[in-house]
Amino acid sequence: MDTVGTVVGALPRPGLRERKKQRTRDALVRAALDLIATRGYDGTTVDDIAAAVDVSQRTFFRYFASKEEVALFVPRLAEQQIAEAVRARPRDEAPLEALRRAVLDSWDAINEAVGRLVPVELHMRVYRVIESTPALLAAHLRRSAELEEELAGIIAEREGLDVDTDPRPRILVAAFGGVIRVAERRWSAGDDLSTEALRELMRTCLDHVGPALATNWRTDASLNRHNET
Amino acid sequence: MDTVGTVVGALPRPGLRERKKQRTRDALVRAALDLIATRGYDGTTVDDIAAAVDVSQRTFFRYFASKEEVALFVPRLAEQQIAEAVRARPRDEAPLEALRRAVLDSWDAINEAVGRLVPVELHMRVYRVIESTPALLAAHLRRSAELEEELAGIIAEREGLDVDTDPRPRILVAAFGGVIRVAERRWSAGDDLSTEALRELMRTCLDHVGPALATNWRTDASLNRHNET
DNA sequence: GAGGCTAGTGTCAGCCGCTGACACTTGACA
DNA sequence: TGTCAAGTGTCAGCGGCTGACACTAGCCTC
Repeated sequence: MDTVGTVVGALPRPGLRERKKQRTRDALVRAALDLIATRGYDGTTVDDIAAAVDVSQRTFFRYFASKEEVALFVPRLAEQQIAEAVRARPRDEAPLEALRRAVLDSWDAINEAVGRLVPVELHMRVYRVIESTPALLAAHLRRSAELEEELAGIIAEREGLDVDTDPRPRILVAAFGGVIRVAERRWSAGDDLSTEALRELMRTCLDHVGPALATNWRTDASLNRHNET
Repeated sequence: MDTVGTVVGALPRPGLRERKKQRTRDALVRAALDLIATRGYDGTTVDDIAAAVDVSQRTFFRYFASKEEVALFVPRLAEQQIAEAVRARPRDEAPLEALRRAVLDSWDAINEAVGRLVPVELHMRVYRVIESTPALLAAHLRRSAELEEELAGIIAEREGLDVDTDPRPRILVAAFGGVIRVAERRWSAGDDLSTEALRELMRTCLDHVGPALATNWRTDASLNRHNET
């Protein structure tokens, strides 16, 4: 049971073997995103990816449960960062404000974390593929749903609520998640693929959350300035 | 170009051949849902479904593009009904109210349409499988996203807005869709699997949309009555 | 009612994603 | 240095899905 003792911790030194594994994993991600960005998702086989890193297909599947998982590796990174950022928000903030600031404030950290793995520009191109490939989009939405579940838990805990009896945390997070996806879609469909453009889109969309739910838009002049093409 | 003349219309008489096709399609759906409900999604192969209806696997794929498509056939029916119901709402209704009433009011129509195809109770059991099967849930979420896209278009048109420049229709629909999904999840996780229970859950959740986005829950006593276990 | 036309079907072969089993190599650690 | 386990490659195989081609059966005309 306890073969511990020599194992001091995970952080100090990754171990020679461990580093090799990490390199293989990174190489697989990079190769996969590269291929997917140029040949599309369906045009890229797992064999292609494995061959590009010179490992067997079997090995690929020991690192990633599915082809989708590599393709969505970067978004997954971002999700983790966001969840962490929400957890770190001061507890006296209103829930929606906490979510909003978590996303906008952790932007640089996300970009940096992503950039350590792959060129951000590459990720941008992959993102378009994700949005335009049904199977990938589906997987992405499911992962987003899981993130929402986690966020709902965090929010509920902050507010001292039971996430299973009070629907509000989940509802709030669902609305929030929906808005994020709208921003993602608009961004991936537009011309400016910079991360800054996406950040601004998210900011704008989040600013519309309240007003968009207002009872009557037609008599609400306060928002129409966003409408001048 | 015009071999018409004898073909009066599509409605009058479906044609002998056409009816056979319809029967095969229905039989495939029923067999699929039956198998999926009892053996689970992954435990059901396309060969099983095809064999149950005594057609070849190849024929199955001529009716449905994928195994997911049969499994999600009923939800797809419901989505179509909802989109139609939203289109039929009076244009002087506020957007959120139109969505809300479309869902709640078309409930019986949906149930009837579903019931014509499969026992509603069977659909209920399949729904649980959908929620608990990652691949199916992913596909379901993607379809929901497509419905949201359609609804956003309808809302934008009602309000005389351009769906590509004004983010509000999409945001509203995204929030709405998120709430619907919360209701679905709560329902499929609970004990009462009746359609009436789901309808009530949706009503309750929709009633929470506004308040859930309020700035501060902790000082908002008006909602806490939902909290007594 | 015989014939031709075409929509619909079955069969077959094959790709791709993914998995279990087993043998081999190579880093870790005594 | 030798032992052990972690990591990898190979192989065989299943299930989803598709293209090609031949066959059957409903439809329409004459």
